[in-house]
Amino acid sequence: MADGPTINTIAERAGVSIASVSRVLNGLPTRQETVRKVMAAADELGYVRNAVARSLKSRRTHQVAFAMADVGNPAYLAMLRQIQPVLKAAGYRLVLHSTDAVVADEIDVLHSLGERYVDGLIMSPLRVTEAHLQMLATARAPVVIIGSVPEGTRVDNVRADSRTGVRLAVDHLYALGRRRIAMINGPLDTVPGAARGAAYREALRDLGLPYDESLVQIGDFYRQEGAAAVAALLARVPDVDALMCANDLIALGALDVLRAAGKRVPEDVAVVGMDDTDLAAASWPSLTSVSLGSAERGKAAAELLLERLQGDDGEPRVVTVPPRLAVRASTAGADQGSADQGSAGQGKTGQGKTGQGKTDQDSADQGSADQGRAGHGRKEGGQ
Amino acid sequence: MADGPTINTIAERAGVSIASVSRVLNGLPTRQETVRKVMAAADELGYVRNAVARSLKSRRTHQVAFAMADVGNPAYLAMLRQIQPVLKAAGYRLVLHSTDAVVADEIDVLHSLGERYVDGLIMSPLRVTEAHLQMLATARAPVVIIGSVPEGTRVDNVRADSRTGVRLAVDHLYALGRRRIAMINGPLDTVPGAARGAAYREALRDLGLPYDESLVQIGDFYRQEGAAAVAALLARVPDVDALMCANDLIALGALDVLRAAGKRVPEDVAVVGMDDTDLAAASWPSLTSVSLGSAERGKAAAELLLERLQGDDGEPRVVTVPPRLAVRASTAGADQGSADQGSAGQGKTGQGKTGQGKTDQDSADQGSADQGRAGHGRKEGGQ
DNA sequence: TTGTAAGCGTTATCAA
DNA sequence: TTGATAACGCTTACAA
Repeated sequence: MADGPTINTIAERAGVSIASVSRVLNGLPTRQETVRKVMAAADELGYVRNAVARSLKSRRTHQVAFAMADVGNPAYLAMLRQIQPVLKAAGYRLVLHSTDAVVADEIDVLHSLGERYVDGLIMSPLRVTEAHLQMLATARAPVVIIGSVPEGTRVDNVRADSRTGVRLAVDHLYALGRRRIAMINGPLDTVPGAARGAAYREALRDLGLPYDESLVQIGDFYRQEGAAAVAALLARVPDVDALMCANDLIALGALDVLRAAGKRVPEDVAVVGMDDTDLAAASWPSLTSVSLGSAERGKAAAELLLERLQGDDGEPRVVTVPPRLAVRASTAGADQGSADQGSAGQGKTGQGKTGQGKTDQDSADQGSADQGRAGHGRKEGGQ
Repeated sequence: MADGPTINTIAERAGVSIASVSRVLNGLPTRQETVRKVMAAADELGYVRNAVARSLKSRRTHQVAFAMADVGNPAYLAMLRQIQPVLKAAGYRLVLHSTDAVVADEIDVLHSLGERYVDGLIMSPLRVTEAHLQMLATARAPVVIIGSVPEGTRVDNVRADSRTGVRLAVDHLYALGRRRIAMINGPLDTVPGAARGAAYREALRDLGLPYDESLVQIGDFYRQEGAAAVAALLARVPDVDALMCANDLIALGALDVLRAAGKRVPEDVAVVGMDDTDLAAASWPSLTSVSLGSAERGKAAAELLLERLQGDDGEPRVVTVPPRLAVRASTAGADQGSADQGSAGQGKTGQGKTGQGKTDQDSADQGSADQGRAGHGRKEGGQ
């Protein structure tokens, strides 16, 4: 941890000026002999360029921030998974912020752009407030927003299309012959809650199905609450034959309750979740789920930002990532296994999981597994 | 994106020297009138301190790096989840590196410490090579290693105890009356594979059970491979009554195969996984799993590092986090539901999800309910 | 080809 | 209480 050498140290050691050292280090034309001396000195001293000083001079940090609402949320993690390698490949470091979905925190991050510790920012806000818009307008570095922003906002943004997503699911259920399709939603005063609720209504209308209030049950976006909501619904409408759940957790809760109630899935009741998290493939029966393309959105956002960092200052762009339906056992019936059986959306999955795709979770958890292929046995567990 | 104002801009505007501006900004004793003028100017111009310049001067970046092997791995994510808030609370930013378990990349990160873009580093290497040890010895900033390092290595480290973990599981199965306990492991040339295999053997011995090679099946740490391994085992030993799986994915594969084979879980065969990932709680039947305390390890590592950053330069410390058995339906039998039914370790759930968790993504999964037990890793103090 | 010197935006010392 | 001024470690005119 000794104080590292600087170009001054090297210059002295090599008997040249700091300018020469800098030139050598940057590969600028220099006499061979000088190059040799400098390199030798640098090697011996274990010299490493100070990134902070370089940044101060160059006004570039080679860092990009990603502000996610919640480090614990699989959807954001899916974004992170894609963003990280893209940035890394372009020579950028990733600074991670977790705003806990608190608006003030998000504003803070936007404000801190003025500190110039990053060259740009990718942010995925829960909802976009007036304060957000103001900060965005005066942001001191390029920003890409993952999520929708009001028409006319001058900022790059990458959005999902949950309306189409819900429609894919409802159409799928309809195609399977289901006619009493219930909606288990989260609170309507949330952005997704509202959007999904409306999309459900719309999808039914377009299919010529009546909108039946008794088929709509509001709970919250968690497993317990989802279960409770489904229990309530079941008590009210025993002959419901399909559940459109506003996210995967709700759907898992639904599976719990249906099982307890002796209903077969999908024979008696088909179930669809949303977000297509790892949990969907892991559950049993495996869960048909609508992917809103978190991974793709993350990748697109990173790419947009990189273009900005490379100097593109054209008009703000909007990228919309299409949803995709991952059909699994909870609606398909046939193969009760776990693998995806196809997808309604655009063919190709795009990025999907990373690795060479062992199992569907893939890298999901090499768990500790990973810890070390090839490892020769250094002991793991302590003591 | 206009070039932000600097203290020079402010000084001019306020009609004072940059020194005065700096003083005001840092709350050093200054005449009221001057303070007023400076603040006014700063406000009007929307001044924000330049973090890079401050870092250059102060030799502190207020950034800490976390080098994880794989952004996609739940075990590392659990660490990240704990590390992030601890650092944030202490005023540090988090720089994320994903090394893809490539040794060269890890060495690189260690080397880059010389660039001084962070004040410290938390690293969770797959395995610790000679190269690691050398870099660690000359690291230019404090480092905390998550994982075991060779005896005598002068570096803080936080380790899991998979040996005790396996034992908890085997003991549990034994207590349930199971006597034909099979081990479904990953490759033995991996650190965890070797450790878990040995621990299994040892646990049996201590219980007075014979070590029966036909009860051991090696596959890989993924669902498909786990399923294949279990199928092979089942063909060989039809009356096996318990499966100790080396991770959760393998265990999920086991559930698939058992179901297909018409075996009831846990009545006919009890199943235990390892790592206690989100998937364990989501599966059906929910999976009893051994947590190796990823979350706690992350937290402990962050805390250790913070102490170093605050100047503690005592002897290197080793913290060992105890494993914990999360008992669920795949062994408990009683409640087939999804909730944890208890745990060998500490009670209470601790942090859990943040925010009001509305939206969609939101906290997609609390699934991991337990992720954040209070975790008291006992410190063992510097050897 | 090389060295001197002027910044990059702060903080901190030292006189005044 | 304040203002010059010298660093921090590097890059880059500009001279030599």
